Parts: sequence; C-alpha cells; structure tokens
Amino acid sequence: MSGFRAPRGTQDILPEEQPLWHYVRKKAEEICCNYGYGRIDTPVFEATGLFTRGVGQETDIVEKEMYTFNDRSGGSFTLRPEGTAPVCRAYIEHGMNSLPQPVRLYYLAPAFRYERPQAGRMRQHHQFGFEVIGDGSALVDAEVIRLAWRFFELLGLSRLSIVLNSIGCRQCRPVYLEKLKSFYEKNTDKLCPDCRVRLEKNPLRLLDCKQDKCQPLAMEAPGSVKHLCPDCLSHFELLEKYLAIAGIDYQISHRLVRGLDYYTRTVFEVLPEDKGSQSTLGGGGRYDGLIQEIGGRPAPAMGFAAGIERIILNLNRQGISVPALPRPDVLLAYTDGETRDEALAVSEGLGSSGIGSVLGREGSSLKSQLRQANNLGMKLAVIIGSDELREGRAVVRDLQKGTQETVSRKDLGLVLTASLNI
RNA sequence: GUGAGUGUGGCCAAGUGGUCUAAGGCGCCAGGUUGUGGCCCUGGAGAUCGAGGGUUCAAAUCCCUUCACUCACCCCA
Repeated sequence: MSGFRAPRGTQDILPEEQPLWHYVRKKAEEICCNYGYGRIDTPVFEATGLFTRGVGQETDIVEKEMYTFNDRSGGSFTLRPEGTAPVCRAYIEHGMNSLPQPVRLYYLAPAFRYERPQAGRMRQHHQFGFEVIGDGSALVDAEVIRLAWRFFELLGLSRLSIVLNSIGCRQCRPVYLEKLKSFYEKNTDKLCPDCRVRLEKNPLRLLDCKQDKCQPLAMEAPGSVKHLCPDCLSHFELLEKYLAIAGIDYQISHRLVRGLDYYTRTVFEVLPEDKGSQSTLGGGGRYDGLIQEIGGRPAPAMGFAAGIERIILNLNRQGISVPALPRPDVLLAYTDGETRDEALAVSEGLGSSGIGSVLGREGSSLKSQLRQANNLGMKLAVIIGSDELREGRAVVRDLQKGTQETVSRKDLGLVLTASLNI
C-alpha cells in the first residue's frame, strides 16, 4: 500500500457504486421537478461568518467541526458544513425575495464536518436538500414533510417513520426553556455528567440524551408542544391537519430537538426501522429567523436535508436493486496493424450511429481480446481480420449464444442494432 | 475529544519465535499449434507481513511507540 490515501472520513466512489448514486440523484431531481423546485448549486466554500452567524455559535458544528482556512487574501472561509445557510445567502444575494413567493430550491452537494468517522458518518458526505423560502404557512411545513416522505417512498425504502415536534418561537421558547430547566434542576442528582453541562449550555439537548439514567427523566420532562404560544400552537395544529389530509403518518416526540440553532416551530426527522447509531436518514424544520440573521429582509422558511450515504446504506440493507448504467455491448477485435486501423474507423462509425464499442487491447491475440470481451460482459464481439478487411466484411459473434455470422461491413450498424434491440 | 477492536499481494485469507527470501482461493495476464471468449489444465506478474524502534543467535509471529481502518460515545445527514 503506497503513501497516499483518501483523507480520513472521505471516500472514493468507484464505478461499481455509481449506479446507486445515480439512482438516488435521479429520483431526487425527478421528484423535485414534480413539486416545482429549482436546482441550486452554491460554492463548496463560503465566508466563515455565514455559518457562525447562521448555524449558531453554540452548535457543535461551529464549535468544533468546521473546515476553516484563510486564503491568500487573508479572508476566512469554511467548507460548507450544511446546505441551508448557503442557499439562504444565495436567496438574499440574488434578490429572490422579489420573485413570486415562496421560492422553492433544492440541492445535491457535498458537506464537510471534522468528526470521527463511523458507520453512516463521514467527514465529507453528500446531502440532498430542499428549502421553501418566503412563506410561513403550515401548508409549506406539510409540503416539505410530504416531499421528504414521498422521496423515500420513490426510492423504494420501506419501514421508515417520521418523528415530529414543535420547539416554538422566540416568544414561547424562552418560557418553555425555563420550565424545562426548573424541572431538571430539581433532579440534577439523577443526571449523567454530560447532562449537567447541557443544563447550563443547551437545555433542549437534555431531552435526547441516550444515557440510561437520563431516560426516565427525559420521558417525564415537560414537552414543548404543551407550552407553545397561541400562534405556534395553531401553526402546529394546522400542520397536523394537513398531514392527515395528505395521508402521512408520524409520531410526535417532545424529545426531538435538532442541533442547529436556527430552527423555529416545526422540526422533524425521518428514521429507519432498525435505528442504530447515526441512523437518521434526514431531518429538517422551519427556520423563520435565519434569513434576517444573515442580513436579508425577514423571510420565513422551511427545509429538509438527507444524507445520501445513509440512504445508500439503507437501500443496501433493504436489498433494493437499482438499474445498471448504460455501457457498450460491443468489443471490436482485430488481428494486426491494418485491421486495427479499420477497427478504429469502424468504432467511430458505430459511435456516430449511437452504438457504443470498445477496442480490443493493442498487442493482444484474438483469443485474448475475446477473453477481454467476455470479462467486460460484452454481448457481442465484432472481429475484423485480414480476410474480412480484404472482403469488406466483419464477423459478428454473439458471446451469449456462442454463434457468429459474417456480414458486410456496410451493414454492420444495422446488424448490431438488430442484435442489440436498440 | 473519549473508548474498544483490527491491520499479511487488488480482494479474501493460512501462518502465533527458526522448515516463511510467506500457503491457498478470487481476480488479473499469458499459453494449451493453424485468426475465436466463457469450463478445464499449465504458467506468470504481484507482499520490504501498516510504519518505526526494541528483545533474541533467529520475529509476520514477543515488547514499546506510532499511523491507519472499523465500531461505539459525543453530535449529526
């Protein structure tokens, strides 16, 4: 094993894995187009401040996971750790608030976080996400959840579930957090060490602690839904109604909180049945304050992002097979320099009529070229030897049936098209 | 950042102090007469046994260090 390897937490996606990747991306684009979303691609790095302000100074992402560097101008930049803030930046930068609202955008892009890799967690991973900006209606919340759900359905994944919660807004959340803190303060002796820190720093996180000793407390702790202000409550009730109409099942969990500071009101996740660690397939929520936070005119928004690596993990676990990618079915074999030149010309000719082909390896015997054809899984081999060259013919060998015929080279395109059912 | 496990040719893998200048399988390459694959047969290429140091007459095999990978915690997609 020689010196260089892919950096820790990154991976090469080899040709044999590409059909899965292609499948997921294609389904994502398909469904987004149907729901009226336009694709957006943003730079792989952004000004660091976009994330420290947008995602939140207190989050793990900003505190310890960002790939930040200075370029030669001295400016500080960061490899995108998540997709929402950049999309919002683009929305503001391009004046999309003067487009008909809401604006619907989706993206397929890599994201980078400095973490210890493990199953389903990479330093470079890939997200499929979509955002609806400029409409605060619960109808939009329902739309994002529907789209997320229908996407997984379209992929063929089954036995997934949606977990839903509302964590309130600037008005009601502080009140709720006080309630939560006072509940936990009465029970500090029953908390794990981590949770004692959380109590001060980020009380919401107390709720999703996985330590056994914290479980009972988290179950009993006051839920945010019971402490929503009237506006947030009616928003949440409307969302439930819309989801019911759409026929989407979900469970409400007051223990669902998400790690990014920008969420308001609705938060949700999509989980597979066999919840291991790092199992969340995707998550999202409403972020009504983000656009303003990063310098835009206030605009409500709602979005979702899924991890493509985790999707593929689950496609594999559920044994879902995906279509193969197109590939040539013909190998052109030859026997010497002159026939090689002719084979090259034939390959070009076939290519221009839409028939892909691969030339046999230079210097290989005919036997060896046919072996190559077999190893490559070719359906047909076309053999041009000196006899064929002289007579204006070619041998078309069917590698599956083991039969062959000699045809005029003028007709080769037609013969191949017929045998390949193109 | 913390904890555990693993590390022998592209892949799987035997070997736990000398017979290892490392078995076997897959894959790859080539041959099995005259221009023809897939099965079979034969041959070939390919490993400083993750790296560095130590113990020993002798180490892939023991000790130390280090790196990487895997899994889990944390957190998230």
